[in-house]
Amino acid sequence: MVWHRVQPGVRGRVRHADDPGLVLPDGAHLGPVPGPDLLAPVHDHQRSLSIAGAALGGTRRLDRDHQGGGGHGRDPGAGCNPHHPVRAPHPGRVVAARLNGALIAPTYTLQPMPEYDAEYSEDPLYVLRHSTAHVLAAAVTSLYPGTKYAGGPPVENGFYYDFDLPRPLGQEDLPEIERRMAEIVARGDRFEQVLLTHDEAVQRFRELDQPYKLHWVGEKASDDELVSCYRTGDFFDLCRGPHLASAADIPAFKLMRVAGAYWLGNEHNRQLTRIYGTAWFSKEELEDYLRALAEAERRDHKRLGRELRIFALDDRTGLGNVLWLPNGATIRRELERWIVDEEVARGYLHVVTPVVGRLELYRQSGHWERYRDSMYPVMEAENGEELELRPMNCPHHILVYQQEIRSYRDLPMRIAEIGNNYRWEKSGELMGMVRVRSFALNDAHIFCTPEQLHQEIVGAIELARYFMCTLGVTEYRYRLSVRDPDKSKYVGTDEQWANAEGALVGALESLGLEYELGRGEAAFYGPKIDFQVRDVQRREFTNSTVQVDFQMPERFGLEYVAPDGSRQRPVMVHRGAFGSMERMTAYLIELYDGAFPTWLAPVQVAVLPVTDAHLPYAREVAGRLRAARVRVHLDDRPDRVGKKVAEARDQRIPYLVVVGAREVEGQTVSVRHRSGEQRTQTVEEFLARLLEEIAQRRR
RNA sequence: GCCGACGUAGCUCAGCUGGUAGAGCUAUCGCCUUGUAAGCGAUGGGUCGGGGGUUCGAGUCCCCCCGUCGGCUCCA
Repeated sequence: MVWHRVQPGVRGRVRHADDPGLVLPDGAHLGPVPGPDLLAPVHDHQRSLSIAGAALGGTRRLDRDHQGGGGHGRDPGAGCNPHHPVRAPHPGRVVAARLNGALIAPTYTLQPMPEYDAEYSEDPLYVLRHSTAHVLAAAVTSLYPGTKYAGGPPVENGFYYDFDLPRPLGQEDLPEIERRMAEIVARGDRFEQVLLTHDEAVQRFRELDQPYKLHWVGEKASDDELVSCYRTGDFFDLCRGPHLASAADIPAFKLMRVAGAYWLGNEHNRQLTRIYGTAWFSKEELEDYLRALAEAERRDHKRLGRELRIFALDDRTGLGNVLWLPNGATIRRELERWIVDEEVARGYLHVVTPVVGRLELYRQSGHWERYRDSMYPVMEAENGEELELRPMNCPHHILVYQQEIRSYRDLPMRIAEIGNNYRWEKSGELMGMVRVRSFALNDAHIFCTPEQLHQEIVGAIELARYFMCTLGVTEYRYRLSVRDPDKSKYVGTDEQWANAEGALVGALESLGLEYELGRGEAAFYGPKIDFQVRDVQRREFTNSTVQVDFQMPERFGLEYVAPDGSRQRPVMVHRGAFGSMERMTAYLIELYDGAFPTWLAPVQVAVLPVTDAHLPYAREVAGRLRAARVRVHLDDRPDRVGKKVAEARDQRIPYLVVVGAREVEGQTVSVRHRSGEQRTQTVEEFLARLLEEIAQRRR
């Protein structure tokens, strides 16, 4: 669950997926923290500041966008050219992974990751937020005696702190907590580091009756290491730091919301009350951030999806089942045509298989054993046959493979389908079109020889990159998702896993791609490369994926006939170059702010007659465009042109064609692009340019 | 599933401490005949998410469900 950002030349950092950011001290890092205490505060709007309790060698400056940034680079990998879809792999550039601060050669062995990276904690914004989290805890513990505090790290846009409270806490309690925090800030309580021996620390937290802190002291520290703690007024916390010198150095903060969070991220543990907040180096930045949140809300795919009539959710379909409205279905149809054409051009064989299978099929694949809780309830027929809505396509594609004896000459065999899958996601996990219970996966399974594996992985990555590039998706990163140390969650031998991981790393490296490590993010049957994107609210999720699998071929006894006539076992690559249609569409809605490129726009041209008198000519123009397969809307309402323009703008229609007396006279059209650009031209000129733009899938 | 917030017309929302629902947009119909960011009028539209309860009286208070949103967990 620990990701390591791998980007040579860039400050590395470790994130803990379920507790991102600065977490409680890891044993390996505990001990005396060197450096001067309590430097004088020197912060300003340039965002440099001094930090107490850490050796930073003076002040540091930070440049980052208001979204917190970090992590996502722009346009990973060069050479994006959507107009030359089938490309040769570009020359490789070997990039080493960074583990535990050391560079790892391509033939690395995976080691346990630290939870924590010192560099990470020195980021001034994170220090500010970490310190604000302490102020929050100080306020909560003073307001609600008996509170047990668990942990409170900075996170991307702020911080949180988890509490076990004597009484339930709600949103309405936040203002009072904020007031108490403001008092602490006004008083200027100092952050003082206190170093204790292990026994002293245990003693101290026993006295304070803080079982969660005792857990960390006991878990993480050994006898001969000093334990770092911080005192802020009356509040005393186990913490490695570093911190601001004083609470007075917190210029702007705000508590955002209350949520539940399980102790240690385990749903079988007690659920604690988590309070989220944000903190900034100025009131202006805080306000900018809140404005950005409001803007993100306007771009949210759930909101735009309704406003632009792209999709709808209706309880009556069962939760998490999307209704694709005509506009959305148009976008999806264009995407699918493009995907299928491109895949066929790259040697994929598209198939159509059923959305149900016998339960036995999923027993054999291993999915039933592992995922039955998130599979739809079994349908049992009168004759005892048990059918299941398929949660993924692999078993069906394996059956396609098995319809004939396959020769090495048939390999690689790339079986693809845009097929519906059904998963019984927990109700609280559903989210617009991003997390649903039925979805169409742009899925494929490549059956190949071990020797072909490398090239097939490379090809799958390049296809995904081509799709992203054409769509203008530039902000994503590659995550190599591998096993975590608890191997019981996975099937297969160590050797198989090593081979599979090696193949993925080799492909990434030959493409010169930078990646991060996703420990514990592997599928149960093998490791994978995930393409991580972020939605408009900066939440990260997986769109594309490439997975290596030695297990399914064994479970299903797959074979091919080798040149020497022997029977050999193929390797499988599972890949979703595009992710699901639902998730990708949701992502694109937000990426484009609803203004889809012309080739995808549900309505490409709106024809707006100035008065009823010009309706016949408007019909003629619309008809000529339609004849060329352009998606046209003729607005024949008796309204002002201004109003029609305003509505067309709201609908993000790329081109508005206004026709009035002048156009009828000159047999022209007045074309207004949604960017505001306007020109008068003949229908032929307009149509030619339009068709070219569509054909090239220009954005 | 768990924690928190929310749920009033198709959409966006108003409705103070309980006294049997309102606006704008949309839709329909009519007038206007319009030149690139919103012309005018009329009409229609809600068992206030559902079910219980308290009360003379519940959109408003209490309980239980359902759903949405934000987190947590999960994500083949």
